[in-house]
Amino acid sequence: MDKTYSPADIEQRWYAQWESSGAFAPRSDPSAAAFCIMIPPPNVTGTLHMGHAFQDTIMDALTRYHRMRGEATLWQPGTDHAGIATQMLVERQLNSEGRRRSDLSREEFIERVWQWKRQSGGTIAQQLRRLGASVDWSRDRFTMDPGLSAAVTEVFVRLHEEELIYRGQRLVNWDPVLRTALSDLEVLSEEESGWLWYVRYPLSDGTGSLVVATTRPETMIGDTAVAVHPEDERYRYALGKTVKLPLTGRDIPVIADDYVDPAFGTGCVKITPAHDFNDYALGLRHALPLINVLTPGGELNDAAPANLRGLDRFVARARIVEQLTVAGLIERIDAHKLMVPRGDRSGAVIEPYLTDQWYVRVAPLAAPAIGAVESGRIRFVPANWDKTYFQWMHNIQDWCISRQLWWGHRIPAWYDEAGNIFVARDAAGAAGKARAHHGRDVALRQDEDVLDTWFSSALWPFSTLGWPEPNPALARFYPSTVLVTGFDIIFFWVARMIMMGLKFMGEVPFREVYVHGLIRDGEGQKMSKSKGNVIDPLDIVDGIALEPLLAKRSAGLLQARLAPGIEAATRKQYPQGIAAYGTDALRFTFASLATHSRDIRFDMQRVAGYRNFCNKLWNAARFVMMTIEQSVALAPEGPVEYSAADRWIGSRLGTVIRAVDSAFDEYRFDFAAAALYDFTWHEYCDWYLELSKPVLQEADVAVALQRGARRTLLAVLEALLRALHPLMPFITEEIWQRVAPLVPGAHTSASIMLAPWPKSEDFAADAAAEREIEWLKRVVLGVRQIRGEMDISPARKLPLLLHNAGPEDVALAQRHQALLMRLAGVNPPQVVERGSKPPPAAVAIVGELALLVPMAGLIDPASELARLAKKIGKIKEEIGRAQSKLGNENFVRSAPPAVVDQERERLASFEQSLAGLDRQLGQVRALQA
RNA sequence: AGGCGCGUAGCUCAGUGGUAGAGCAUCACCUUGACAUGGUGGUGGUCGCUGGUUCGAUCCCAGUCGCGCCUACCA
Repeated sequence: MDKTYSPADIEQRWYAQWESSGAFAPRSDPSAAAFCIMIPPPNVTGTLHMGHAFQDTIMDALTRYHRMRGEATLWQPGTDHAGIATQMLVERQLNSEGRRRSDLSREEFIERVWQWKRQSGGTIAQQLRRLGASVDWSRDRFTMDPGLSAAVTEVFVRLHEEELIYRGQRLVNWDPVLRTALSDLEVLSEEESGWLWYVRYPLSDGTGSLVVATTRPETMIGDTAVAVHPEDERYRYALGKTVKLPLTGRDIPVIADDYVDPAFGTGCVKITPAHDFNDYALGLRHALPLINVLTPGGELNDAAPANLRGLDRFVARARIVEQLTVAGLIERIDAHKLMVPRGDRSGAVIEPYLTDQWYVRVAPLAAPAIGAVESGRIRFVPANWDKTYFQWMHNIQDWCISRQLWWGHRIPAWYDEAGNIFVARDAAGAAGKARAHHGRDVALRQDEDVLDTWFSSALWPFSTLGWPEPNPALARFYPSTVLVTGFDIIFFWVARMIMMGLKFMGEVPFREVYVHGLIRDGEGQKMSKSKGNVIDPLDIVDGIALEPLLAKRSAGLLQARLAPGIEAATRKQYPQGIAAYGTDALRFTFASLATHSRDIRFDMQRVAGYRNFCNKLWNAARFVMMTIEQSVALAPEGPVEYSAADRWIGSRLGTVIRAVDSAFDEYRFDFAAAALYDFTWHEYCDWYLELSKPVLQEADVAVALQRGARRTLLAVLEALLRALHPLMPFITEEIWQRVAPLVPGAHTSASIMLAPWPKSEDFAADAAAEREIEWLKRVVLGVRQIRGEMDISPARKLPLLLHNAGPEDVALAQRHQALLMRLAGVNPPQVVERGSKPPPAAVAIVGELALLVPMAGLIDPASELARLAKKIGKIKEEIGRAQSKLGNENFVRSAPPAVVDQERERLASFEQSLAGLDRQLGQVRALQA
């Protein structure tokens, strides 16, 4: 093995081997439990970002864990057609060629998108492979595959038959740039600075005027009433009258409605039912006419006076304010903060707009979906997310599913000349329905619109498994075991999958929803192109020099003026670029960051730390391999004896395996990572390897003990590799291939990923061995502490006296003399007879035992005095606290006896230490005097 | 307006009704035979603040300050 761990050399090889061996497909054993995760399908033409890498690491760890436990695991891969995002991207490509979408026919444009999909669609799959994702590629799916498209049609038709899908004319969120309707979820409102204009509307009868306050003067062309609160005395006189709408001269009524807040503005509201959701509702109550004043592109239409027609709504706004000012109708203009709705893709200001759209009637679907979570058939982890889910589900609105786009699933509805609608699975079916309706064949045209991308995503848990055709995979893997997702798409996706799954499969789509946090940068900022803080996960794996990193971050910036700032920040944060840390280090980092909190700050230094961890593991394995070779030559197989250290490390490993099991159970990947890290580094490497060295490297040790150490070194390493494998698949495979053949019975599978998950029962708990090694560690640490604090060279062998030693101490010191000498760097320890007076010495206390390092020629009495004083001070504090606690009658009476006993023991142990330290203090003082 | 979350070591974060932890950073010593991507030892915390419950609160409860997110929304 090479001296230094270099991930690039080992990570490339293994994935191809795993994939070609078919190891990712679920095992066929019918008695194996099914375990299934559906990947949240990324955008087919997208690239992997940190969020994906994080999420995929978690899913892969779960999948590998359950696979090793013998379950039939399916991690279902696939991609999403991402309607709006993909269409926009291809349109932008066209624009850069000086063409527009309208220059192409619909068929040509769609072909162009498919081309782009073929060209870039494999990127994310390749990136997933680099991460080690053990998805079953043979089942790869795309939301616009024929099968999945058939599922979409089937669901649409069935929901329509049940009148859970309907077509209706109402106000929708309209994106004037993309010229399509959007669902409520695709609209993001943010507070922006604007103005509140106070506009005077003269009463038609000339007796005065009303002043309305508005943030949108341009829509006044479409006003069909002015509303006041029914109790508002100020305007009672005006009820029943009409006002003359400025600029148009139309007379519109003054009406009363509770909706109006008399305290806001003037208490008079202009009502524009065609361009405001509240006004629309009010208009329905009062049977007001709707006047649409906008074109689909957001310009004023023919309803506007000639001099305003064709102007963009914001240009028109300025023009109208100008005209009103000239006419003396602007009373006042106040600065005003308001929430501005914008399209999540285009960023355009969204207009409430009156159109015909398709809707899903959600309430009947939501009720059972709420019940599924209430009854515990679906469990959120962490549990609190169910509150978010409930809140949304209880207030859910009908879902607008039609989009005026070309890229997506075409809506399976056909119209005849008269506008009758025929929904069917295909054109022939529609023709048949039309024939039945008319008694003859009629010409039909299909609806031009496509469905919201999330409509097909909602079917993902069963459409990927071949629904509506019954088949074994569907029966075996639906419902899936767990959904791993971010909280940002609970409404978009999770809720809708639950509704559709219950509706069409009669069963929840997954048993648990593990909601992970969102990866942010080191400052807690969301990673985004425009902030220039995006990190490509593969740049952490492969490394990237500063210049290419700068180029990457400034390329394709929509706002070029941000580039200098981004460059400066990047230079500062990554002056050397990013080192190549490898996939395993990145994955382990993600696991360790997977706490149950909402925001996760990504920290590159942490990756470096886990790269070091990989190196540690690598070198530990290297040591084991080298040692074994030498040792086998010296001591061939034969009778075996296990030392306390051997039994101790096995016992510890058993505990760690249990900890990792429960961590996976609770989706606490941070706990799993921490337990494995701590065991590997601080128990196996720091202690066990060191404890094994004297046994294996020194000549006068019993051969049977050498065999025991050898076997233990190997067995623990081999099991540890298996335990680490779900988090770090590559390095564990690489090492395991060398180690497992040396462990009897271990190398029964071709790959570690198919090897069984380590069982804690195979590593027996051994309390006696743990106590014994604990004693040894404390003695070694005591001596090391003296050495460290007294600044004694590690090379210097120290004399060690054992004072006040009990029989147990003496026996242990005897038995572990070689280990003590090696690990603590001491000469053979000498027991000081009880009652006899030891020489002046630096001291460390282990129970009643005092470890003495004679000071003569080694230690300056003054510094030992200072050291003792400090330790005594600390212990006295503890004693004081314990005494006052035990002196409190209420504590002794009310606290559980175990707690009281424990406190007594603590006090006794402190007092023991204090006695030992005090004795030495006296000695050293005497020496000084 | 409603809902949710966060505040613990210099930084990033775990955690528990009874001894406050990790990683990184930092300081000192050490190139000893797996590993300097390392070893050994140390420094560092009134657990945001105020009350309450309790024998005992960093943890539970109430309030308060600060920060963040989500949903809805008054033109």
